[in-house]
Amino acid sequence: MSESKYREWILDTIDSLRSRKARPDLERICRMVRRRHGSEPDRTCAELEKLIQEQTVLKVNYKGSISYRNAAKVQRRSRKKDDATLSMAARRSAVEEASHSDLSNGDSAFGPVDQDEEDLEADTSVAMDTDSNADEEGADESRDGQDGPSPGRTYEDASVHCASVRAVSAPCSPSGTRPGPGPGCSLGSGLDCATFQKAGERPSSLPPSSPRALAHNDWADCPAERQHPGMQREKAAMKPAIHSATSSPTALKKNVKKEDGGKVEDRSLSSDQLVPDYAARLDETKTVSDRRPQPMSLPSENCTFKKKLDISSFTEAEDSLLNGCKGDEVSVKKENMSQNLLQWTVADVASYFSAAGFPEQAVAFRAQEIDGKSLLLMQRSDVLTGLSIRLGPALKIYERHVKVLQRTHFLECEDL
DNA sequence: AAATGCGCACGTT
DNA sequence: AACGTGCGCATTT
Repeated sequence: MSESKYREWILDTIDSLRSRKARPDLERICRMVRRRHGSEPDRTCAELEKLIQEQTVLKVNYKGSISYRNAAKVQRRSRKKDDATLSMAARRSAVEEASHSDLSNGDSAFGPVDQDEEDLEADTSVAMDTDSNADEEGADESRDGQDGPSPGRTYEDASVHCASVRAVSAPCSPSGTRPGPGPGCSLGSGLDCATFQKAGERPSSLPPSSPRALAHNDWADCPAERQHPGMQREKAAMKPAIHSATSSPTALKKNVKKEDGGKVEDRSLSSDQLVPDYAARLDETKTVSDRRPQPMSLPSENCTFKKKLDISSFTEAEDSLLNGCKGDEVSVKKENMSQNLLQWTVADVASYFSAAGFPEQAVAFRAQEIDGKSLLLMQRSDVLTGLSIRLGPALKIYERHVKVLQRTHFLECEDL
């Protein structure tokens, strides 16, 4: 409960700041929430982190500083040709929110994920970073290495950079969870968050993490870690390095086959400058090891396969089906997926859809308390009319995600 | 002093 | 040209 309350407060605050033309940064958000509702900054910060993980709120680096965006109001640019239509439809459906009027935007500042998954085609390198400077502000420790204001940052390493940069993103954790410094979330700490982006400006791509991981990890513990759930398309982000480390070979494969062909660099996704914390986590070196730890909160076993799930299942299974491939190796991973699907929590489902590019609709899934099991039971009509979401996105969600996940799940069951 | 309002320059589509 | 963003400064509470 409090959770949703905070979601509303924070989202309203971000909207208010935006309408006032003030940067919605951590300090202002915390201050306004405290003033309006009496919540302490630390708590607000923690809740904000949580929302970031769920992608209800997007953390972006805009013009050198961190900003937060109401994901529901962000409209990703119409990415490609045909999407225009779709996007329109999708665009303003504000599910519950409110609504102001401005959502569309494009600033580079955010670009959340794209919605269409399928078209990743082209982009190989998407890097769009908007601002050039990424600076950093306070990032004390975080900034290490290279960054500097050097103008010449290249994108390529972004991935690397990011990693290095921060591990800290979790600025606010109340308890000071992880990183030593743990300033707590005081407003000041907000800086941490920012840190990383400077690295490359480019946002690193989205991580492939699993939805549940995110969800679970109570931000409380480790806050910032990754923020977003497994999203499909963005696999690119993870470069090989990671996978290897990670353990899920499968994931790699996919990437490899699809994009990696050559370089991989990291294309990061589309997002412009999302500032994913998780990025940090990808440290190169430890990447591997690090990444998984996070999910500590999960039930033990899940962790393991959870990961697989994320990447592989989402991506692969889904993609393959979508694309029509038969997916050989896919089958393997599928197993996990089906099982996992049953274990998805409401937060996992919401994270999945947010990551899939439907943040606004993800809210509706959450509102209806759709967890993995419920998702498996959903029928077309449920998705189109039961969630009160716009028809355009609903159709895409059903055809591309719900149906695919269900099919994959049941196919596996049969096999098993 | 803090919260707001908002013109205007910037960077994107 | 149209828009989102947010700085910097004016105004209100």
